[in-house]
Amino acid sequence: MKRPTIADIARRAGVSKGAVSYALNGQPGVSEATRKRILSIAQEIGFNANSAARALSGARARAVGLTLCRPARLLGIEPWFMGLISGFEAELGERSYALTLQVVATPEQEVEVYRRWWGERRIDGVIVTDIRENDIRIPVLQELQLPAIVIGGPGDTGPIAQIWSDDAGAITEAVRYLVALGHHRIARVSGPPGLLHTQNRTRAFEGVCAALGLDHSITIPADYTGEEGSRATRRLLIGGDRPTAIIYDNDVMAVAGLAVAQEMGLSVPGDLSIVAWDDSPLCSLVHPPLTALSRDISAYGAQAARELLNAIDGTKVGNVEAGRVHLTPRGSTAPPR
Amino acid sequence: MKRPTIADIARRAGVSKGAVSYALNGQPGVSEATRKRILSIAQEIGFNANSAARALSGARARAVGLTLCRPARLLGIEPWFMGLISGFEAELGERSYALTLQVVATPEQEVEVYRRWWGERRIDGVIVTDIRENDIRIPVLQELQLPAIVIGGPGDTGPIAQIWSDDAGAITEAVRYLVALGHHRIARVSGPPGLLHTQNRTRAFEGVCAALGLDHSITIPADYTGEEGSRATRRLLIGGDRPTAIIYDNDVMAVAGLAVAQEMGLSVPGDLSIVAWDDSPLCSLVHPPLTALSRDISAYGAQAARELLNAIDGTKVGNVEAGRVHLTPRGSTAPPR
DNA sequence: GCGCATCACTGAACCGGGTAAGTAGGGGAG
DNA sequence: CTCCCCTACTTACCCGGTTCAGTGATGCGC
Repeated sequence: MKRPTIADIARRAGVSKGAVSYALNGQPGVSEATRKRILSIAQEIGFNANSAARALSGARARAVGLTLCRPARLLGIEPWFMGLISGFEAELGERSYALTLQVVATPEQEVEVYRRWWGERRIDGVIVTDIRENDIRIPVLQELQLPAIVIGGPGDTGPIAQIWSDDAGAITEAVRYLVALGHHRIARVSGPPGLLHTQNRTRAFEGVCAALGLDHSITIPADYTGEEGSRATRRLLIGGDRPTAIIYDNDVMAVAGLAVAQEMGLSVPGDLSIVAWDDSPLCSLVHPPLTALSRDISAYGAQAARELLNAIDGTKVGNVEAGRVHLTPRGSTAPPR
Repeated sequence: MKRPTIADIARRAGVSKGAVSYALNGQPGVSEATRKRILSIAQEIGFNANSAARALSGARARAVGLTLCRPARLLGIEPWFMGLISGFEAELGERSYALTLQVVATPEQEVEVYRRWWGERRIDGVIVTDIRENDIRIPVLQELQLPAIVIGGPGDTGPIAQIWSDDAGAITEAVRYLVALGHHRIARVSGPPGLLHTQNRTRAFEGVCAALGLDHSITIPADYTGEEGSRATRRLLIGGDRPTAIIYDNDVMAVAGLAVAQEMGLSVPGDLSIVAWDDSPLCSLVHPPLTALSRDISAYGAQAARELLNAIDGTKVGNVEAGRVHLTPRGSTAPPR
């Protein structure tokens, strides 16, 4: 089956290719009557502009890229990325931009992928997640002049805009809530220490604990996987003065922590309260359902996509704070016995 | 920063564009010495072929499309899709094909997306998941002559190749295992009844139950979400002769079912045994860990991508059965009390 | 020494849309 | 009536690879 081209439309409308191009793109240079005629012919024969031809003649590729750099077994279970992706799609789909995905193993590979995409003119911009301190991707993006938006921060990303949520405020709220319930020994199981937002959270956690005079507070670094979450939890629970509450940096580790507590015969929330960062269906699925720090991940993604499209259009984009994080109390938190 | 083109290479090598193209693509028409010289220049200046130009001149777009038609909140939590995507990527990345993703709400939108992608020449083929009986996407793909591979089946998809796993064998194994443990009243909570593989599983489940003389077996349809999984489980557990074992069509519903049982004061596996279809970290994360029907989802995805690339290359692709499903016994199954 | 095949390469057309530059025709001002 | 300007187009070339039809040089057989 032959794909219709603007030449087909031009022939049927009795005008030149150029006129059709102007008409379809809303450019001046054709009369309103001709524009309508051309548009209706395009509609009728089901015309879609060949994205390759369009990209070739200097216009946009109408696609943005996303690289995911996490082990496959974690990607699968963590609701975070899929939520983010749905958010991107909501915004991209509306402007008929495509999302190109690449799963990689290391940040070095991410850089390679960016270079390749850029060389191939395959994408107009990229969404950067899991930002690290002195992230090697930032200078490359600057060198290539590739429009980008960084998810996570705040931190130093030079001229590249960031979008972040108020992690410091959120963790402060969670700690205050636990203290109000009567907890004094609060621990935290964090994500990878190299990530910028882990560092921000750790700093805020230590700050609020110091401010409230909690001197048994401790952060154990983990990596977002269930295995590490279990290990960290065991380490915390077999210690002498074990915490009465644990805050986890993601839902997967929180669920793993819950299972460890149950396996050790501890009652949740009686003996141990649990707070999960990033609410997801997973948190309400388990028993007891987990108290969580909720935010609208999908909206977060949508906003990121919107900012990236602005950056691609050449609009100056500044750093933005996304929607608020709020505490959703459920059955996993209570006053300590 | 200017992107290098074959014209740049041609100038530096002192040959014509055509010669460069032949050299880079391994076509005959250039001497081995010239080819080496051209390749090393390409390497040196970091050349990547402009994908738009390549696609425009009749060659491949070197991208495949995937549409996901599930509500965002389910997409996020279900490990299945991400596992599949990692598998695709492993294969596509190797051949430097890109994966273009689109999240949609209805099968009608999927069809629209296929048509648009085809019109835009954006992709060379698509991966079709969640296949239904008389799926509306099949005739469209045939009409557009768009290479495709269907994941799931077996069922009627005309000339489009399918890749499936032996669901019937797996469910038979699970039922026999439960019967061997001493269970007689076995229930199943299924995925959406419209999906082809749900129907295959239901048929097989009923078959084996009839063969083993289990007349209390029942399948309750659900939709893969935790909410529906909970609802179905409650319905099963409050009935008069409640089942002693439940098989769930995905891990999310199984975890939700476990929570419901615990909430109702039933002990798992003492009062109720649970088997989850599709093993995932989720299953080992909860307490007790869930007995599951495991398969290598990532390998499944990789094979699907491989077959699709074959179809794109014009190789005749037949229906293939992917790697075996096997039962992984864990703490959620035991003889009934 | 001639004819012919083969090799290694060149030149130009082509894919399909975007766009700068050119042009016919009509209307209004002087 | 002429000049000029504006509108509504057309023409032609551009983007960067791919590919086909040449072309000159070389080798080979007889």
